[in-house]
Amino acid sequence: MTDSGHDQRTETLQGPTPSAARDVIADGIDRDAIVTVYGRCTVDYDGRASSRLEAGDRHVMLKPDGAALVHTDEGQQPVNWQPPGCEHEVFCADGALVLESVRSTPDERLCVRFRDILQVSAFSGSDENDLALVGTEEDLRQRILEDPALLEAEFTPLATERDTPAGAVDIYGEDAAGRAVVVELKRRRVGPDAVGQLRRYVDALERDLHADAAVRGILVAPSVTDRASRLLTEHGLEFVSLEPPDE
Amino acid sequence: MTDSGHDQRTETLQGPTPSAARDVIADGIDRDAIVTVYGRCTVDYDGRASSRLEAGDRHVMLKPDGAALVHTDEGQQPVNWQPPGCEHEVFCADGALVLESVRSTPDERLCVRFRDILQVSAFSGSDENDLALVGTEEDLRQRILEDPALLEAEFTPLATERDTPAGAVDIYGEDAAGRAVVVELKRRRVGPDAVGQLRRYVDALERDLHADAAVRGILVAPSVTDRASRLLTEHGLEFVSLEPPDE
DNA sequence: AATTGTATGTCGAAG
DNA sequence: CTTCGACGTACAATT
Repeated sequence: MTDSGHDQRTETLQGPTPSAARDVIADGIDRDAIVTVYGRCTVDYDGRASSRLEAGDRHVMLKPDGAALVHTDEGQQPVNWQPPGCEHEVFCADGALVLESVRSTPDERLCVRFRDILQVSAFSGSDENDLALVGTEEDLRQRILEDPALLEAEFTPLATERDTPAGAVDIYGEDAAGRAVVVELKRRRVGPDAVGQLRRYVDALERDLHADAAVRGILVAPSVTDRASRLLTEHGLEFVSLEPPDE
Repeated sequence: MTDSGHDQRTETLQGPTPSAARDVIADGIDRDAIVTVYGRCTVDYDGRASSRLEAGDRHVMLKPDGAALVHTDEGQQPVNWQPPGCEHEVFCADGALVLESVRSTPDERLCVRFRDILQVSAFSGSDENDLALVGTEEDLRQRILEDPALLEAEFTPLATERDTPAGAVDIYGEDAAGRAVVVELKRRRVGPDAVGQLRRYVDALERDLHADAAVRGILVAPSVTDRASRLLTEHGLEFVSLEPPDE
């Protein structure tokens, strides 16, 4: 029933007894392996909300950082989960295998009870490399700082992350006429929330500078929704269409 | 090397050749199984953004609905993924196993190339049961409709989901003095975005009713952040602390 | 630990 | 199909 990978980096049981499964899982957790269990189970969650999932075949993954994931055959999201930082426990109760992942602040508990275990695996690997991602809001900011004319002719950036009572402004600068400009960046199409954010920055800055001249607010994004567009007009704010660089 | 589960619901290979892995994976995709591959791989993504992940040991899951997930040993979120609706492909190139998941609108491609395959599995199961979740915003609304006094004495609900130009209001009603009241519900602690939403509803309704009397806006949530609290005061809005029912 | 803002957010419902 | 708001959002940065 036991089958070890060619270099001991995997340990797998097919159709094991609950106690055999428990031993491999406990050892896997101990060795900081990724543990997976596939089989027929019920799932209970209690914490910020509560849920119950009746019996069905699911794939459960326990990570060494304390995360737990319960996946069905549908959806990108797990049907139940637990964030990193949990304590995983495994035991047998009434002859059934039980997995529990618990955390505090807030108190949350995830409990998976198997009535049928089809397969158990423990994967011990290593992964030193981080994800390199491009096309983010930071990339968009770089693009504008390198070529401020993209925003408008004679725009001059003066600061990034400039602090205001309403939070930090993405880009702060002045236009050809020397008026203060607040720029809010979004890497994708935006809704009303971004307009509200920009509005608060502009208000805060006008109070901060206690100047008579109005502060201009410019929202930079690939596009805006209709409702957001109307809000922009209502609040006297502007919009410039720009996308993050391709690479 | 091959090991079938006791009732053919699982098929697993340990340390297979790329072509043997390809055959099991292709068959699993064909049979609408959940397919998992664990091994040393590089991952490339290109679509809304772009990313590259250099070689490391990861767990890849392909779901029959078209979702793809690449998990490292850390985090609740996959390091790379593809949403449901993709087409999975598997093939060998230069003697290496390659998985590709592609979709359109938007065009996105995820490509995983294995230089070492430690284990391949295909899980054919069934899951008829849906998740039963309690403690949601809907539960909070029910609670208030059943006992409006929780909000304030002599509050009378008149409608739920009442339409305004700014969107649908959670609960619309009137107070002891007959003034219109807009109630915005949040199941957990809220920030400035919720205040902006409520403010837009109140504005829209005041215009809609073209009445002289101001419309009251009440935010109902377990608690608010500092900044949101200040915004509420600024905008003449109110706050009532209420939590969703426990069960 | 609490707060804030971003996300390849994901998801579901409605137009 | 797009648009919109909710989510046990997760996550990182910052206080």
